[in-house]
Amino acid sequence: MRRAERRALLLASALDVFARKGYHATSIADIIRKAGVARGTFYLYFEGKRAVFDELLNDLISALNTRVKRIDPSRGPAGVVAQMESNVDEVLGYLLENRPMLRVLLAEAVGLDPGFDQKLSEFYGRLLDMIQHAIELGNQMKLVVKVDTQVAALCILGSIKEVLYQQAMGAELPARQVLVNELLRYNVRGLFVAEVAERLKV
Amino acid sequence: MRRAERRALLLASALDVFARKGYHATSIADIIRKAGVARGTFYLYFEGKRAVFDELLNDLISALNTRVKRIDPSRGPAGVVAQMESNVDEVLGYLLENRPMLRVLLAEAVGLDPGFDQKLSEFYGRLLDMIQHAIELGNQMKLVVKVDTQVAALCILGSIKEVLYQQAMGAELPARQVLVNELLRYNVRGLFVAEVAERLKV
Amino acid sequence: MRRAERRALLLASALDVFARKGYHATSIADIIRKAGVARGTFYLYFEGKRAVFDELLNDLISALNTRVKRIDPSRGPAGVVAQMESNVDEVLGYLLENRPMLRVLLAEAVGLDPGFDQKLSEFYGRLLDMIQHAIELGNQMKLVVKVDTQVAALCILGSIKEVLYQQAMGAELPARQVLVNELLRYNVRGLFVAEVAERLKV
Amino acid sequence: MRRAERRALLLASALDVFARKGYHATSIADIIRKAGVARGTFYLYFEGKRAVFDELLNDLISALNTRVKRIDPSRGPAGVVAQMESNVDEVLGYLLENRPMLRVLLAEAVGLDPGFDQKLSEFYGRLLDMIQHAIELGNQMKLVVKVDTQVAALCILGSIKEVLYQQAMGAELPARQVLVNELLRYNVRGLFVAEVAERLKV
DNA sequence: GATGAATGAGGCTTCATTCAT
DNA sequence: CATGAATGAAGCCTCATTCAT
Repeated sequence: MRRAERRALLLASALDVFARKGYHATSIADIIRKAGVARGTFYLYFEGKRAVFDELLNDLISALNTRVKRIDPSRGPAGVVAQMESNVDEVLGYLLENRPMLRVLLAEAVGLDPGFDQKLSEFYGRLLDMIQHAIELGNQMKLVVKVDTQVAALCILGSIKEVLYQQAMGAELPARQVLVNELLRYNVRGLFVAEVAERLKV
Repeated sequence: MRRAERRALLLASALDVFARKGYHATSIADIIRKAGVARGTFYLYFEGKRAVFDELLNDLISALNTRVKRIDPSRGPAGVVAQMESNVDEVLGYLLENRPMLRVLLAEAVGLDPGFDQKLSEFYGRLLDMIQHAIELGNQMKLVVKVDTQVAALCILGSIKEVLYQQAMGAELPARQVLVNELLRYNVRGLFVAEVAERLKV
Repeated sequence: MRRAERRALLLASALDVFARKGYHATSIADIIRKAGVARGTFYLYFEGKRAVFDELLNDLISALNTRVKRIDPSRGPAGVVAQMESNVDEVLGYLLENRPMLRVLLAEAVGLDPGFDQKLSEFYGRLLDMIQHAIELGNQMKLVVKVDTQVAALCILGSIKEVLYQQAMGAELPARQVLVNELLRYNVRGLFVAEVAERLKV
Repeated sequence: MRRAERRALLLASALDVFARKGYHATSIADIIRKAGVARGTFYLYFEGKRAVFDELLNDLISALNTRVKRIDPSRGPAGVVAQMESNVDEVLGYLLENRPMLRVLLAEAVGLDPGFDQKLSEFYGRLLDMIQHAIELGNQMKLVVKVDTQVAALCILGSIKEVLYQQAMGAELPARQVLVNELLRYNVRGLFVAEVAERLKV
């Protein structure tokens, strides 16, 4: 077995155990048992438990970063919505097919330690910047109403994260296509009938 | 010092340390040092580390449960919105003034272990039921458009949680009143100008 | 058992094992087995293996430092010789009755690591300074012939250390009184008959 | 590269690392890195870490054994002193030009384990026998005063070892020629002016 | 009740040695 | 012969929990 394969095997085993037992409850013993290698072998490839987890998280964040594209406004209103949909669809698609990754991102990596919190903060910070930027664009294009863009970006991110979090926690949710549609609809139009909302001056 | 005071002192000390260092990085030594009591004393009041955390989380969840009221539709559309606002305001108000609690709820308790995950799931499940119920009511009152109520409830919950999560992580956000207004506006009207959204058929 | 007694028990156990098995071959398990305490107890009193050894060596060096007195020349030639004898006698007396200490000093602590080498160097450096000083005094009093005082001090120290080293290694040597006498005689008069040495111009 | 060269390369690399880091702090990784060979290769030439060190020590002891000659009394008093000088000079010469060996002999090999202690004991035992034999000869020739020959031999050996030990530890000492002269002078005449020593009856 | 010394299970990491290629 | 990935025994240390005073 080549070096890269061994590494991948260990990463996969670690991901699996982390997702099932959580970071702290996972011991090196669990990982190597699952991978079927000796204790020392693990340390041939990783500095320790933290380092494997770190690598998993980095890989996950990279995968997501490549799946989220900046909104290009030049294609008009319909294009913007299509791009929003594409981003949401890509992220949900990737994470719903990598449940262990999903769980690591939304449950295990949260509040682990200052280092990981920092890493997550940077990742979410980048996403929030992109969302905020898109909202501002929409605003210039007269697509989007006047809002506090920072809070609005949080709302969008939060709605997506919560859908995924519930999935990670095992809730039974509609199919991915429905989730994407609803998320989009929700973020674009809100909940209330337009005229009612108008009348209520909310 | 009376029994109840000791207990409260230990709980407060534990909350403080848990919020700063996280559950696993917190040792009994940290808690008793902060409280100024002996090691054995801690075990006179609590079964162990898990039990203190459990109690803190229970208290927090109770506090939040009493602050969230079921929507009463009898007071008409404006009343519904006012009740929504009140709920959001209460929750934000409580948590923003109890930062350690906020951190425990949104960072430390997440992914801790199956037991706590279960507890969180139940709590969020109750909230989601209430939100979903409110959406259905709104739908019957012709206030709310036709949506997948389960996903919509997730979106609402997620938008609120994310705002709080960023606060817990130290982000600089607008004042509470702005947050409440924006959250409400967002959930009620969505982002897009009504006519645009209409035209785009989203 | 009081704190100080526990500590002393652990130190004594450690000394015994170090002397029998050597520093590296000694495990914490050996020390606590001998002391009859649990693993964690050891760490209540010492930071680790190195720390116990360090303390043993410090204690030993202190004990020896208090037993070696600077030579006071005011009491004349006979007094100087008496003081030399007293110093040698004290050191031999202490170490021959503390065989484990003897072994630690002359075998186990040698070449252990830079930190311990440094500590030994300082100790021997202090001794050598005192010896060198004494030789210079003797020279001024016309008791001692003209020599390289640094090398002469090394010779004196070396002769004493070697006698002790062989004891530590289990050699069968004469009684302490004989050792002291011979060491003194040797360092004062050398080996050769005076006239012969004179004639040979060595 | 031929087999013998590889072996020599490994021995030289090991000697270097042992002298710098000490036996226990030296890992096989250090040795093979220095030698530029693979891990398995090391074990083609030596049974293990202990075996290399053992061979180094054996070589060193052999080298010293060939450099120390038994005293031949037939050449008279001056001849005896000349032979003593020659022995000391050879040993100092060899070791001062092989600092790593010096360090291995006087620091690293001391107190390593019973096996090595035994080997050192035998080596020093042989030297002591030779020295003792020489003293007895000197005594018969009326060159040497009446002494406990065993202790006297220890003094001689100790004085030489201490000079070398301080060198190994990095002390700044006079040039080799001075060291040899002083050692000889010291062992032959002692420290005190002859008449003074006589008067003091030491 | 309160104390804090003692416990020992649990998990981490290193590194000398082996062995399939 | 040479290689270097794999092994696993050995030892270290922490910390939640207990219990005698």
